[in-house]
Amino acid sequence: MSDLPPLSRRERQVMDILYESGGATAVQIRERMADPPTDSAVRSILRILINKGHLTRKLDGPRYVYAPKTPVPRASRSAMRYVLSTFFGGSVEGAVATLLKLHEGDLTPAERERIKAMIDEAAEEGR
Amino acid sequence: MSDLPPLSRRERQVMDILYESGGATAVQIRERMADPPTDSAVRSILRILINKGHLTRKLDGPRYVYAPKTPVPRASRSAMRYVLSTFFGGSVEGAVATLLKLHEGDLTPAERERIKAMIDEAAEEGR
DNA sequence: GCCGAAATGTTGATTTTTCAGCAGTCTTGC
DNA sequence: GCAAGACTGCTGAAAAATCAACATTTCGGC
Repeated sequence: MSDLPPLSRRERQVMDILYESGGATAVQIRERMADPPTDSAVRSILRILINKGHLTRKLDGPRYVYAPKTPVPRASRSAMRYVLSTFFGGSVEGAVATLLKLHEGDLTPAERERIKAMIDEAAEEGR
Repeated sequence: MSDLPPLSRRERQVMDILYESGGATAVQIRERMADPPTDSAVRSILRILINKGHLTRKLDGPRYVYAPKTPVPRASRSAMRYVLSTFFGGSVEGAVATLLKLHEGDLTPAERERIKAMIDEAAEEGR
């Protein structure tokens, strides 16, 4: 469905910031960029991203707030699907394993229980 | 530690193919590329990737086999960490949830059990 | 209304990426 | 050993991305 033109380096950097924050102004975006260019350079990138159809923006008082056009949940699924197929050969088990190892012990008992419950639920719905 | 220069669009495409396959020849890489350029163009990208330190290659009989320099497990963790922080605000629970929904019902009972076991193990090791 | 400050937009130059053409080298089969 | 085909490396040109200087517009206070 959504076959937008691919992203360049800076463009991806900006998109990532917006996915993480949900939305931001040009100045906020620049503040979060690693090795940030001029303010006007940031605006050039934003303009290109809008032309390509990756971004929308709306006026919030005196300034624009930029946000990803594809809603975050959909982008999240897409990103996860990419990692799953690229690095884990589609193995959900393998993906969950490294996910857990990333934050060993950071899970509260309650979280652990909820995750296990989700696994069972997924099995139910799938049949 | 490993702060290699960032990847351009085509470069990332090639790296993804190599992460997925573990290693491939120039021709194989080209076959897997979406909208593939000339054979010599692919080789240009490969040369650049080697210069940047992202790839290694070794002779396998009459031709080179290219492979990512950073081992796949490490790259996998890095990719997962990126998705986790960019799209899920660091919430392992959220990440696992969309992971499960991607393949609803595809998990065998055995897989489900193993994953739940991993969750408990992770909790043990973390303390 | 007027002024300064802040935000935005436009343009064109520099740099990087992308790519194909061509030449050289090695393999294989005969 | 030699010809055909496959593989590789190099070079330079075309396209895209990146960026900063400058112009324009908008907002808020006075």
